[in-house]
Amino acid sequence: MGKEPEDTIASRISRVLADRIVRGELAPGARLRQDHIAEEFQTSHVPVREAFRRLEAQGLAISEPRRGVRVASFDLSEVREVAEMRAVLEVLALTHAARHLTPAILDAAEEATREGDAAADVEAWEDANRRFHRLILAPCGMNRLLASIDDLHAASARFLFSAWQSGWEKHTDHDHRAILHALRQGHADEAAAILQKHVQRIGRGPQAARTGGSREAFAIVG
Amino acid sequence: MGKEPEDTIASRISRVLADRIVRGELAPGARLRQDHIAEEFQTSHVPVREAFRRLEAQGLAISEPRRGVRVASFDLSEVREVAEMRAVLEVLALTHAARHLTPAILDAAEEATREGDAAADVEAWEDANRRFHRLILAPCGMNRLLASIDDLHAASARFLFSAWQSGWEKHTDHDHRAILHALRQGHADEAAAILQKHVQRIGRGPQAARTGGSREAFAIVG
DNA sequence: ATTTCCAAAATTATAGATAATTTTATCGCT
DNA sequence: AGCGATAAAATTATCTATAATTTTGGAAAT
Repeated sequence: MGKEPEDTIASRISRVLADRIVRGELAPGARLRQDHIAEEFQTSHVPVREAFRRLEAQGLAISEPRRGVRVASFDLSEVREVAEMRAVLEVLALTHAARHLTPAILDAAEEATREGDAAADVEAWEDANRRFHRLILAPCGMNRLLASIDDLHAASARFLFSAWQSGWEKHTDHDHRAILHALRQGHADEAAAILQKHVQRIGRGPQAARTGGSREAFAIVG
Repeated sequence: MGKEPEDTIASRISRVLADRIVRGELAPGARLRQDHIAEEFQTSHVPVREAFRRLEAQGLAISEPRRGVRVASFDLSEVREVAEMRAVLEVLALTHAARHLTPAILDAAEEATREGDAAADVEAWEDANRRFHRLILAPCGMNRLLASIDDLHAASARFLFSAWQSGWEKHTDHDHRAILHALRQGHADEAAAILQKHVQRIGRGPQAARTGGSREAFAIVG
């Protein structure tokens, strides 16, 4: 029991690096040096290079031939782009998932919403939020679609952590509750409409508010 | 002049393999043996492994740890899934591209449509069709979105080649012309609506028609 | 004849070594 | 001092070699 989905060294490295990039431990533009990373993970650089290809495909890193790999940078326009892609893809997924949703799933999603409302920091909120979305979308059973949405969620989380490095405050998520309410009543298209707007809600982080916009810090907050 | 976008061996291998998979030269489920491929490309297997990661991310191959890489298989439900993803993502792209479209671009797109109508085989038609879609969508300037659409187009082409291994017949593409007409009149949302239905048009290939459905052969024909 | 087990072959995954390229630092020149 | 050329260092990309795992083939036993 407890078997990993992928037990190759390359996949482990790519997961850890993706996590660091998303959390902001690795800043945009930072160089990813294969020998250093190989040393840290006690391996050779071959699996490190494979991990790089994965990060590249996820849009978390960019690779210039013979000049190395860097953490991808992003700006407000990419935040918008990801929000809009999430909007259409999550609506598509929910449309198909709706008829497979059970009361048990909706209860679990409501529990995730409660955990999100009670979250003390951004990390905890993000975790609960992602769980909510995954719970109500996974039953669509469309693997390619779900994989794309997952990558977009990683990008969203990255923007979020970048904007809210500190200063998180609790709040009640009315959208999630409205979505669940509509789904419980069997109004799938109403739920989808709320979800569509929900995901495109872009918030201004405390960073931008304090520094007066020297470096804009916006993020998807759904 | 004539500079390649990526001049690394791994990227070249991944392009060639992707092309073979899409064209059906490599059948679904076929094993991709790294040493054999390395020998063919006169390299070691290290860049081959990197190419595999790329193909995996594109959904063209699947890798089982310690058991090798195989060409991804697909069924009718995945054809539908790709069609629906293309529908929502291409509509999103067109919505943003519309205000950047110039008469020159629309003329080029019309030329691509004419080439598609005149195409003697599936390969030529697919090439022209993809060019049409790329031309009208690229001006949206959203790179992540365009990259996703490109991957989906590769999957579409794969389904198409699988269904129409032979027996292609010319036909006039009314959807493309209607889309261009609407765009020329400035009716972006009407164009988007046609595009949305256009991309979800799924055709029955001559294979399925002849063999009586022993192996279903359906494909997106837009 | 069929199944089970074991050994050989093939293949994957990783490590270590080498060549080629880019970056960084130093020195001389104006 | 500032600029440019050149040498040294660091880093990337690849190849060759080795360890570990899986598949294949065949022989023995039922």
